[in-house]
Amino acid sequence: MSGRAEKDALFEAIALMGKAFASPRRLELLDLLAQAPRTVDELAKASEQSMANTSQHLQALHAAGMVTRAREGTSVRYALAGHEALTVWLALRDASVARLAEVERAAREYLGEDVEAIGREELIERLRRGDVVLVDVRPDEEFAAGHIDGARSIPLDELEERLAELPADREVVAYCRGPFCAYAHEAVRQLQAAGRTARRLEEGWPEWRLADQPSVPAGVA
Amino acid sequence: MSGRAEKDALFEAIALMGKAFASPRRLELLDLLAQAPRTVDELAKASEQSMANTSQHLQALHAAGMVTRAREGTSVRYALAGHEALTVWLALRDASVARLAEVERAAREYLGEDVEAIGREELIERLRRGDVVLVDVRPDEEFAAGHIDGARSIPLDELEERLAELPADREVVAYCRGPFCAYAHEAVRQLQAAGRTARRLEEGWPEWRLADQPSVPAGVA
DNA sequence: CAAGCTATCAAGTGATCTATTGAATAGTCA
DNA sequence: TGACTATTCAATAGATCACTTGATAGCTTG
Repeated sequence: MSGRAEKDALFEAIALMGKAFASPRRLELLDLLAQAPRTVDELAKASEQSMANTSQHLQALHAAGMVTRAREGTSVRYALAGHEALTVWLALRDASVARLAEVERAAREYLGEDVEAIGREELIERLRRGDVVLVDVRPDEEFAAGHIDGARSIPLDELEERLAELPADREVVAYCRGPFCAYAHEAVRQLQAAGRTARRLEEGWPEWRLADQPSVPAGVA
Repeated sequence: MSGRAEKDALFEAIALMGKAFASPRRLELLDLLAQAPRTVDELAKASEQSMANTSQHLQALHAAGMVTRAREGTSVRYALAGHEALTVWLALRDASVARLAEVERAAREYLGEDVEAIGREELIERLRRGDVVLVDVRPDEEFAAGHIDGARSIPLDELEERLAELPADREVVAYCRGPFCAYAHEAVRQLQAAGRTARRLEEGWPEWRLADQPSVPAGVA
């Protein structure tokens, strides 16, 4: 029969990955990496922490098997390790919203007033009919790293000046990093203030990709 | 625009749930609860740790929204909190097997020599044809708390003496708690030693239930 | 090959986490 | 009511973790 020592070793090994999710800083890094691979420097800036600290957390994530690293000339680019890493992160995030009132509250606090959303099924149907314009309001690099098939890129901070690019007679659907990302909310508010009909996609790029929906580049990592 | 403080609060709140997965003891408790709700006392015995320690970990899990508690006379029964908790735990477990060589190694070490397995699809087809006998080799209470529709219960430690209950002319499929559970492996070895044709189901009860397959009691929590 | 980045390492400190022990509480049963 | 059981609380020591600072190593460019 199998003994205690072996069982302990097994759970110990799994807990090594579990520890990766125990720090808010690391979760933020995971959230950023879910959009696109990035260098240490970019991640440090985006998460507003010191380079050394970022590097250490990334090494912890690497040891936990959650990210891959690749040297690129003078810098090092980190990326989420396979779909498993994304799966776990999204599962944890969704569970925390569902079960922890505090997360829900913090999310509402962060996102501001809710704007009307559209689900995946309906969007697909409307896209098929050519009925809506789909706009990716994330930064350029993230769009470049991957986006929903058929979306056009207008980063949030250019939205106001590029309003004319959007046909006035069609509804606009904006999406961004995911349900906790404020960009799409803000985009919809701006669009509505400009007299357009607009909604946000209730999910973001990582969820879309993980669901194996039509994407650019095609195919899932 | 949304600020750093709000974002920090959000990730902090999610990390509260993440911390639940950072300790091997807690993971073991989650793994046990994935089979059936249990009292503190039962959990302490099953995981071979002190009552006080078990209680504390359970409280940590409770604070993280991973388990529910219910008073039952003199004792307190804990259960996994909804399908979200199970989803996250299974996602983490699977990711750790996929990405951490050490987990895979520890699992092989614990399980002993691998025995031939059968997948979900094939089992369903064979069950439909009435071609196999499906045996649940977990302890009675776990079978009682929920099992695959059509399975019969023969706890592993009764298997040898109850061999006669199994028709000799049909293949036997054994399943237990999941891919890390040694019971089904051991059952298949015993059955083969007794001259039967036997395989193990490559998943366990929690995976089956989460996939919304025919179960008793019907319907998922 | 030297200068200038980017990333990592090493060490130190304060904070947090874990398991243990012994005491306290809630519920049951005679 | 009082004894008993199951669970939780409180206090503690040891271990681990997080973040900072200052030094080091790898790569590219002139």
